[in-house]
Amino acid sequence: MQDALFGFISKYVQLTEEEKNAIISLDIFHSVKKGTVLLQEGQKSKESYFVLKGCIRTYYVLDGEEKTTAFYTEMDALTPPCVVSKTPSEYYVSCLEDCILLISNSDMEVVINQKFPKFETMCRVLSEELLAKQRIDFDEFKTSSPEQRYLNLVEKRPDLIQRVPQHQLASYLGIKPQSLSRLRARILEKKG
Amino acid sequence: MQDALFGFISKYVQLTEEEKNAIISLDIFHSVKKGTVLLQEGQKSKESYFVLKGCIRTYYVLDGEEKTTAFYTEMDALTPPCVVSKTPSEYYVSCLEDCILLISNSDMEVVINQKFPKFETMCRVLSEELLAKQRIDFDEFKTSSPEQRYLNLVEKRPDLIQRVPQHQLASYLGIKPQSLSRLRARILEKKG
DNA sequence: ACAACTCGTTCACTAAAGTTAAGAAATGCG
DNA sequence: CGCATTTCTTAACTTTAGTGAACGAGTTGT
Repeated sequence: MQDALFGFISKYVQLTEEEKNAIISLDIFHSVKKGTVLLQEGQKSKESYFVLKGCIRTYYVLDGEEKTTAFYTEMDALTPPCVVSKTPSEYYVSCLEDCILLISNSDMEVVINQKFPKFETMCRVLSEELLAKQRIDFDEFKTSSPEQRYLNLVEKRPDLIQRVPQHQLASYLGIKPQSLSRLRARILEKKG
Repeated sequence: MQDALFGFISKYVQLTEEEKNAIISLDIFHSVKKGTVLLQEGQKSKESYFVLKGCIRTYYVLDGEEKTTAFYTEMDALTPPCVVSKTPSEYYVSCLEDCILLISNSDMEVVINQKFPKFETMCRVLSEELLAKQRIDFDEFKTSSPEQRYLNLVEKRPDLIQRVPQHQLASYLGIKPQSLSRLRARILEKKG
């Protein structure tokens, strides 16, 4: 499991054995059961998550309804906005499946960044990449219809269609569950 | 004008006079006329922009139609995804108004980051903040209707309503210009 | 001054999403 | 296993966005 992490890191910086051991000694690998709520609305947190296995989702509860806005799967990193802004969280984070997560603390990161400037460089590059990627996702979302978004999702993250409940996918696509059902039926009709 | 920049930077790191002079000597301040295209689709670029005055917009041309996806105004920073991914740009960047911009080059940033680790820290923190802010914007977009998005925009960026043409605002809101017209009429009707 | 364009609005019509409700299928739990 | 809950689908109806066309106001260029 650590190999997956160091394989990921090696795309950004080369770590020495000493540095790898420093990371391992932080004891940041965690197994988390499906359904576990990692972060609640209103809660303050300093934790960031890196998914080694499984899937976590973020969702808001608005007018008593869950609105799922993102899914994080293998090799995805999530630092909730509340960690950055140091304010109570606006949303929930929970495990959709049994997960193996790397959970880090922002205080800890400050120490690591001072000790290993390499690490800070990696975080900067990673943030910049995520920002660019998310920008493109947002732009695609804005410039396409719900149907196109769904087809785009089938194309780009087919695994989500399988592992995520429809009603969560629906809000991820910015529509109601009934509309997703209908839209899927419409697509099937067109094909056959 | 430089004061605005250093005022912004001081929120993240404290610069010495020497460091400030180093930045000024880079000669990165530019006046740009309204309508200037800073980046074209298909073009490779290493430039990032920081808006000191004016407004720039990013847009795609899809099926011959302009789709505006973002506006950057005073104290906003834009690093186009193509700069990060080192691939040809998917979109255009142009000046909506006469602008004073800080234009930096990613090669230059590498040098600066090595010389002044402080600067890299600032870039990391800034990226993390922008990522979190954009995440919230995206979530709000997903969880609201076009009408709510418009009202939200009036609330949060009232200046845009004034300085940006309607048809550009429309695609920014993910709808057609006609729908924005109608939606505005609907809102006025409800009020009075 | 005039033609050509752009921009915003309006209208009639079509298509698609929201809403409400009902029921079938799958899942979880005692 | 069987009951309850959740999840997914379908349907009828309402609301809203997309489409194509037309119009007037404002701009640009000659």
